[in-house]
Amino acid sequence: MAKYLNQKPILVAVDCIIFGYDGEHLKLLVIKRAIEPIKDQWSLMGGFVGENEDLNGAAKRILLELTGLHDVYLEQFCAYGNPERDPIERTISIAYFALIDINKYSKQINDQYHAEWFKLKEIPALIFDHDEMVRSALAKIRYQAALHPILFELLPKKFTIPQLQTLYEQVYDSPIDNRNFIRKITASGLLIKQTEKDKSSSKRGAFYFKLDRQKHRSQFQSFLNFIR
Amino acid sequence: MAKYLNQKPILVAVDCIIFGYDGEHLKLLVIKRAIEPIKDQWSLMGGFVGENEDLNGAAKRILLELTGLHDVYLEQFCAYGNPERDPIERTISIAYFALIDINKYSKQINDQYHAEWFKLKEIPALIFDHDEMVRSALAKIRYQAALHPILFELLPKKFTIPQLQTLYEQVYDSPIDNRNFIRKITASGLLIKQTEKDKSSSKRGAFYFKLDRQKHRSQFQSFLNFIR
DNA sequence: GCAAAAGTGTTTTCTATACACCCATGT
DNA sequence: ACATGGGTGTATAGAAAACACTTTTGC
Repeated sequence: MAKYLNQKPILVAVDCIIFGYDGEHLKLLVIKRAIEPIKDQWSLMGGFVGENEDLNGAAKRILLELTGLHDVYLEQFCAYGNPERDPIERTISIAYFALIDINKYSKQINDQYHAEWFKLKEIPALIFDHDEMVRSALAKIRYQAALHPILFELLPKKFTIPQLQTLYEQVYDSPIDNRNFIRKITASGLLIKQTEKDKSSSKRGAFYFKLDRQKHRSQFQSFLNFIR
Repeated sequence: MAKYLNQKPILVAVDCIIFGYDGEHLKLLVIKRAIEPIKDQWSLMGGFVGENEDLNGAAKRILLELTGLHDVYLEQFCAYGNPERDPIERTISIAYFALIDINKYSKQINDQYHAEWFKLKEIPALIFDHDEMVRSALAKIRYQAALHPILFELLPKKFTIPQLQTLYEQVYDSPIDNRNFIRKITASGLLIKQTEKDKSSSKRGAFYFKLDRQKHRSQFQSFLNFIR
């Protein structure tokens, strides 16, 4: 087969910016590199794209290796290609953000990576351009979440309105009026009220809701304006 | 310097989806490949990322080669990495869309590429996954233009409201009420009315406007909702 | 005088926002 | 009985949408 001549191939990596929410705080999952080079520094979870792998496939694989999770919400948001970004060897990186239900994550599955969750305001310095990736992943999530119902991906199947509201407040780092919030959320028709309550965080208890998966899919592209 | 071992590098290309507007129709610029392999087929303008070049730099260079233009609005929107996407050799491609003032473009500058403008509904089949790139570039532009004032990039320095409205109608492929359109546009405060008129398209003539570059920059991130 | 495109206002509906109190329950 | 978090309604202001006629002027 013919080949392109005189072109220099480049290493291609995928990095995952993994967000989780524990019902109280929005958190980022990072790993401490256990191997040289640059051992013991905090880093995003990443890896090289394999020979017969597409980009999404590589991102899924990497996420599976770290978290043990399939079927995670993953979105490609930027390619980084500064020639100096990785001092070891020229590498371009395709960045994905992932939104996972933190309750499904179990550390044990892959503690070979020394993964750790950090609250957004307590993230340590990361290698390479990973700090910038985190900043722009967060900006992208704010942008997307203002228009599309993506934050449900961070919640368990059953969740309460106060949990959901706190999540939005975390993402936008600002308080939300809860009457207006409930009005918008219920107007969206995306939630199905359950009969059980979560009594873990108050005496009265808060009703559980489930996401209406069908409506969620069909309304995903319509702009929702949850936040302004 | 230490290197990553056992990793297979991949060719990295940039492809530009170049949109232009002639005051009447939104158009796409494509080239007829003059060289083997796959000679004489329609293609987007692309090229490989150089050894000391970042991704935006490569996109700018490629755009300059084809159009002779600097300072073009360019936005990276997706990386394509299917292992089969380029049958000649494994290549990943970082796709950018460009919005250019078609009046500034002059064919002569680089007719080595046999470039040609096509109306959106008359685009020929393109090689590789370029058809898909065009589709998603257009979707991205619709998305962006609904929220940010990017379509001015397609217009000359002085333009008329009817031209602007026709542009929006082309992008969204749907008619817009011109009283409501003018209200929104003037409310945005982005336009500065000129004293001259464009008499080329009507007897009465339409006033020229200029973009208020300062406001344009400062309001870029605020969501404008030009279209719903 | 007429054809062709530019420009102009009003009404109605909907959506966003601001705001404060009662409810249910475990201790 | 009281402390804690959950849940509820209304009034106002602003934005979007629907809608049709008059103006200018070159021919």
